[in-house]
Amino acid sequence: MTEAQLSTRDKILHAALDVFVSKGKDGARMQEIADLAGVNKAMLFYYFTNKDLLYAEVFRSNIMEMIANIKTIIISADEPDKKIEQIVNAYVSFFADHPDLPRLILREVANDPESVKAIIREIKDYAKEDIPMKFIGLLHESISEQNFYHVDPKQTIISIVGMCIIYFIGKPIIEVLLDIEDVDPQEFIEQRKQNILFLLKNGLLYKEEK
Amino acid sequence: MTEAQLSTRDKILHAALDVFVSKGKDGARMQEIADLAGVNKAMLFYYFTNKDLLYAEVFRSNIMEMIANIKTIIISADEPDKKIEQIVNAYVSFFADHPDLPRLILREVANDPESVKAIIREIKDYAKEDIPMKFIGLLHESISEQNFYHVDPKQTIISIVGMCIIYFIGKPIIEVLLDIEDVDPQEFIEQRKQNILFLLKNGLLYKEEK
DNA sequence: GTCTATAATTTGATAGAC
DNA sequence: GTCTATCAAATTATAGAC
Repeated sequence: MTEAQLSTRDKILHAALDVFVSKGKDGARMQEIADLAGVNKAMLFYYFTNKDLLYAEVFRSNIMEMIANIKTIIISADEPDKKIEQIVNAYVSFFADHPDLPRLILREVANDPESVKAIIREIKDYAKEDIPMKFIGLLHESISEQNFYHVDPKQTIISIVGMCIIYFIGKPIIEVLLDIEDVDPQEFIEQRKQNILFLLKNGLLYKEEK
Repeated sequence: MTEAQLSTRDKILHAALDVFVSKGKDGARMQEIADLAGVNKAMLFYYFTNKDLLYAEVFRSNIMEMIANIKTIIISADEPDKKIEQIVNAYVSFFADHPDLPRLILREVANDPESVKAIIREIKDYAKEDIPMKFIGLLHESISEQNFYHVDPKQTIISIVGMCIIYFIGKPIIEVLLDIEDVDPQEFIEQRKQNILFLLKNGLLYKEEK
């Protein structure tokens, strides 16, 4: 389905994500969203009542999609120590495909941390599996049953997410600071995965077993 | 010097940082900044001409302060492998003391990546030492002269920054997702440092030498 | 469902007195 | 340097025809 064949509602949602991400909720203009979507401005109010509700819908639908994706990754991963590799791979690839999402989310965290907390709580309640806890369980298992060091799985999750996400939210700064503006992003992202996995595997596993 | 004793100009600057961080440039209201600073709104225009210039001044002065701090840390650190520990320690502590800065910066990256690039370029030109390159040199030395694995120092820097910064920019999400709302932040931050250092030292250094 | 025209409001910015 | 009063512009939102 091409963009032109989408329903008016979906055209608006797509355009709104674009504009909200680059301009923020307050900086975004309803007219600009309408123009980008190729629909009349009044349509935005017809479908979403007002700007706040349009924003809420964009935020919610996108964060849900992200959670669903991550859930699939974590649930489908197979052997314990192979899982970390699959998760990092899928996680980085996902952000490479959707570089807008981390920015949208972090913007909203700064804008209104309480509303973000409420949404996350809702998602946790709604989801049958608690993804982070599942992942923590997985790390715990690995730690006690396998040749992993004893580290706090929660801290490790934060470290993993930080390493996977930082390039996508800080790209412009990183490119200038590290002089990599001419490097092929695709290749750089591939190396990112390797570096993260190297640090994790090497850092978490006992060396005698290698 | 208490807040009340500050010059009108500085009162405005402090209040503006607060409001810009939580509301963003577009969401911030000049009136709100004036109220928080305890000065008349007209004073903002008297000292800073308009909103854009006030924002630019807030952004620039704060990013400069941050760079200056990090520079001090990196330059003053001593032995190569002790340096990583000092850097991570100081970096995390700095963000713990100034949790607003990462958000201010990442917001501006999303809003106007080109202007951020320009500012970073300026700072690079202005600074006598190129901090990241100095750090890269340091890692390179360590890699060739010491018992470090051969990894790309640029990737490693990104990993370190990501691990150090993510907790502060994603705090509300992390707290809910990992069920740590009741944990003492101070203690958690201390554990964060330990986890980062464990992963780095364990991940980067050959194990035979331990 | 879609459009045009317009109302209502917010808010950045200035003029001018002190 | 500081304040009050006010303007001008921008922008969300609605009314009402088709």
